[in-house]
Amino acid sequence: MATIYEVAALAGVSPATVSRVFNGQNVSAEKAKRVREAARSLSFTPSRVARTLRMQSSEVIALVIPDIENPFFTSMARGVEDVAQAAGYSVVLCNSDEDHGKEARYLDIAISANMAGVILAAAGDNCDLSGLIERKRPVVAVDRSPHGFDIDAVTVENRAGGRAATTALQKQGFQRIACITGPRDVETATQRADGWRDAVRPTGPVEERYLKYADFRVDGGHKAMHELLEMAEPPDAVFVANNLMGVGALQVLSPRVGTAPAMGMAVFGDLPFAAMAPMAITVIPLPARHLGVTAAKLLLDRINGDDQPPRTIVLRNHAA
Amino acid sequence: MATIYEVAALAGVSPATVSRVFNGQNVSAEKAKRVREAARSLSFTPSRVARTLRMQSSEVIALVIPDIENPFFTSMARGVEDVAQAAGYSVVLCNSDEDHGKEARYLDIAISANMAGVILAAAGDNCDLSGLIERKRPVVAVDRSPHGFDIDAVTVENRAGGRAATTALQKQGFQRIACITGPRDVETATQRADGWRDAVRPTGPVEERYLKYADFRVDGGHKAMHELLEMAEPPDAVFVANNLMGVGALQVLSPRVGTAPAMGMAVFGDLPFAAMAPMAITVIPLPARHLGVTAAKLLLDRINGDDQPPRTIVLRNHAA
DNA sequence: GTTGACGGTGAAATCGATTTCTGACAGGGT
DNA sequence: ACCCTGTCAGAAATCGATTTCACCGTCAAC
Repeated sequence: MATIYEVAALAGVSPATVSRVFNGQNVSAEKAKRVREAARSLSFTPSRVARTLRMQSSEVIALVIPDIENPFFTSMARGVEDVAQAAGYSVVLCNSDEDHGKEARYLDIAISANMAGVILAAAGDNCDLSGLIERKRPVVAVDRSPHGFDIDAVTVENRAGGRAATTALQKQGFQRIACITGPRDVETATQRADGWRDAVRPTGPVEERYLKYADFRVDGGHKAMHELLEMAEPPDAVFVANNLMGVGALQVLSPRVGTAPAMGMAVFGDLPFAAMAPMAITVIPLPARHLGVTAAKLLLDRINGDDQPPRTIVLRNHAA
Repeated sequence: MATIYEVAALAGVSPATVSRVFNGQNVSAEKAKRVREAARSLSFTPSRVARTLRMQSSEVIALVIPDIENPFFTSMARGVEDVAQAAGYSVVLCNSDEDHGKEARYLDIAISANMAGVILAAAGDNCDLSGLIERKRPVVAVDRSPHGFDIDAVTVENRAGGRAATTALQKQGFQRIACITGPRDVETATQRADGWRDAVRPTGPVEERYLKYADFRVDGGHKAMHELLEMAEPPDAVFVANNLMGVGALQVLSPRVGTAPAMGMAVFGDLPFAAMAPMAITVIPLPARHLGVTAAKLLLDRINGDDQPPRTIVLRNHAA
């Protein structure tokens, strides 16, 4: 593993000069040429580790997401990547798997690897960003914004979207609308459920037994849907608060199409590779990619020294 | 950002002692306690960068995949992660986006960041691993194995799977079976097409016009399916060589169900969130997660000094 | 002809850990 | 009393870049 010293020795110059060649500083044409040749012949790759240690920062940003198997987050990741790459930054993806421990470990790595910044879709409301903040590493929250830290955030209109989805079901004539949402300690889950309550309240008492807290995953949606169907008086429609649980619910409902009374269904967030469901579904589209793009721009601004007070950007739930 | 020196000063010991405390070496109980307290009160996080520079390796492994939006690869990633985490390694995901340039950049980062190893699902057959190999960094190829480098690889039975899928269609009575496969420079694409040829040949001349090379993505499958349907004598069934193109083909075929003559369809790899297609589809299941698990184990072995000759492990296409 | 500015260069300090080397000291065996 | 072994701990070297500082020429200005 060739080092800058070996290159310097071969080219007959000092290490400082080699460094200058690679960082575009003034070096005489002739020495620059010798250095480049030496570097090539040794297949020299400058050590990012040494560079990062000296510079106290690297051109890598961490994107921490709770579920790498959810197309919503991967689509967001693509948005982040495109912006970051264009600005010369690399993105490393960290999958926290909805696990606070893993998440904390990745945040630790971001700190101790001197990463330039972090974009975080937190596993829960209570995550500890104090380490990053103390060290003045920029953090942008996306999709979900953690409690207790005043940082940049990019979110969507969760409550309004939940309301809109439920209202759409009402307009279709459904009377007993249930709601399957995510974990209680995740902001997007409670806000979307609040939207459901908003829409249901004017039509009568809010039936909390029609509200199921699940885990934002396929199996959770599956299980919750089953529970709803097994109730004494089952709902006639359901608002599902994210895409994967929507898939889970569909797995339950699809086989019943034609045999059981039709159920209404609305989903918050685009169904993955959809267009194949055997029933009409109301979808509140989610600008996943755009969330990523916006968060990445925000983060890059901070990295470049922008220090205005933290902003929260709320995107509309329009299709991109 | 507290350093080991500040901790040492506060605890009244030398930096060496602080290091020893955190690395489980012999230190008197009393000094160890002082060090821990000092570390806590300064919220000290040891710099991975400095550590990595000195140790010449880190506990991070890179997983480079060509398409983060393909559930096959994310499922594989989960397998890798689970094994790596259990062994104390962190995984960073790098999305090469089927782009050789980005891929090369990520491999460079793996080298210059002193990562412990790389698991690579290459964007194409011709990727340059010489940098990693020269520096003796372990690399494991997964799903696809690059040409010209003798390294560990974990693959599936592509040709046999392609043959099985096509044969299944024949057994269902289809006569003119087309094939939609991936790029010419991707091994899995050509091997699966070879399997198709194997099955078709005994029944008559291999109609190469029924073979479409696409890009392993939804849109590519969509476009290829369209082209097939517009032929003078369209096929009556299609074998699609990966999951996403299968989705694309389905997008074309689904609306025709009931109106046009039934088409047969077989797909190599599990359809994402499937079970919702309006037609029978033969699926050759792909042990995505298991691929990841196996690759990770192989890589960990290498990292731990195993230096037997490179192995290629071929997994069966059984459901996990 | 002196002064100043400026481009080019190398020596050496620096980033923050780990690790070798070395010495101090305690305890056990003869 | 002496030697040997072993534990504990600090000083200093090390990893490989970047960057400051100092110095040397050269050239233009006055």
